[in-house]
Amino acid sequence: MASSRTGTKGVARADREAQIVDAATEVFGTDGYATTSLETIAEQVGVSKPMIYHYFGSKTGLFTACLHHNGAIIADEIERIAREDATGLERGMRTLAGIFGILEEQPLMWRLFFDTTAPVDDEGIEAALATYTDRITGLAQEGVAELMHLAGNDDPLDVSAMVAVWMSLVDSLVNWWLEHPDESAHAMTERSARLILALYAPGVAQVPA
Amino acid sequence: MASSRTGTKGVARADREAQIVDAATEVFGTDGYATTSLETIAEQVGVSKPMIYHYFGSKTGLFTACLHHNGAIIADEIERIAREDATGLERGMRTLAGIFGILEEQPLMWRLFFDTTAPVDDEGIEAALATYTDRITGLAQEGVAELMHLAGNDDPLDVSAMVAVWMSLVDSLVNWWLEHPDESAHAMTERSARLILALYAPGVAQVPA
DNA sequence: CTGAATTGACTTGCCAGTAAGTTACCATAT
DNA sequence: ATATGGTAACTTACTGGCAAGTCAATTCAG
Repeated sequence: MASSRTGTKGVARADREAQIVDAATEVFGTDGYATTSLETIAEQVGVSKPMIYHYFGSKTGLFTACLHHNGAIIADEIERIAREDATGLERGMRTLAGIFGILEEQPLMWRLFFDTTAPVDDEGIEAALATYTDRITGLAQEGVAELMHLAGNDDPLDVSAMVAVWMSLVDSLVNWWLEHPDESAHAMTERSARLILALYAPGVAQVPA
Repeated sequence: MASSRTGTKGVARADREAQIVDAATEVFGTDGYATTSLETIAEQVGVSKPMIYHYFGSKTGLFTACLHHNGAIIADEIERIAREDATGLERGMRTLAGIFGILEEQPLMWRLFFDTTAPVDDEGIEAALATYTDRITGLAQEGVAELMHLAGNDDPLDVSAMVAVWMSLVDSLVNWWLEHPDESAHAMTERSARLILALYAPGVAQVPA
């Protein structure tokens, strides 16, 4: 038996798929969709490229699977928090804490949803992004609109810009976290609170009229 | 004379280079480094691909040229503002106004410096990014550290995270602008001021201790 | 008539995707 | 218990296309 290379290794499809999605999340999240080669992902799992094609059909198919797997996790958590009765910055802080908690295990998953190199003309990717980012952005929209209303500003364009700022604020904190992997989710939450608080210190705010 | 395709068109090197850098800034800024093909840029200038190689040597060489051209413009402006004597949020607002003014003509240039698909292992790109983003981030660092100091927070990690948030805030507003091209730089500045102001409205800030 | 501007037509290499085959697990029949 | 056949897991070795980078030739300006 000359140590044959081919043939099953006895790993069930569901298990392999999970392994592949996990590895793909990491590699896509690190290198971005465009510059990632499936060979890299296959190698990391310890499997050959055709295995991926067999299970996911295409590169876009694999990426879509990653979006669904991780998007559901994130969106569910944010929705759960939105159902609590917090408003204004308090709601924002709780959402941040929830996101950090989710991402503690695999922060890279966040990047999938902001990967500008992913082909949006693909059906599956388009649908998945529509589902999850719309769900997430929708909740952000709700929270921000409420906050702006408290401030007496109901201008839809202002709200829209503020949503963009909010989303990118979360993004920047997650990316900062990725560069400081020793931080716990809890530490990140407290740090974020300190940053917000700094804006309210005397001498900081002298905004022109 | 069977309408020959080759031969000079009488455009001086300096002029062509400027045209190419302008077009490249637009295409790189829109599609990102990785997914951009030089053929696209050449086509847009109305010139052939070897022309680009002749003048810039390589794809990374062209990208580097774009970084230098646009980076100098942005960094100079931000440095100019930093020399004015404003502090706290006031300084931040002036910087924003300056950036919007610079970007009014070509907002896409901003994206070059945050293109995660650009090959950082390239000498020229690495050097250019080091020069300009360090210059820009350095000034941000200075302003943010000062703001945080006013708030009694001198924790270097907090400052570092706040710099990331600030940079990303600018980024998000520029990207929002790109999706709303009708807005003038002045309108963007005023909008940004309104967004900040909203945070100071009663009822908004109830941050947990 | 020299040199700079310019291009068509190549080569090269990488990577998505495919074809065709190999091995092991597992159910059922004897 | 043990043979046996079907199917699911798995791989090597290819094809095809696109985009980076090159070469040799061509034409116009001064």
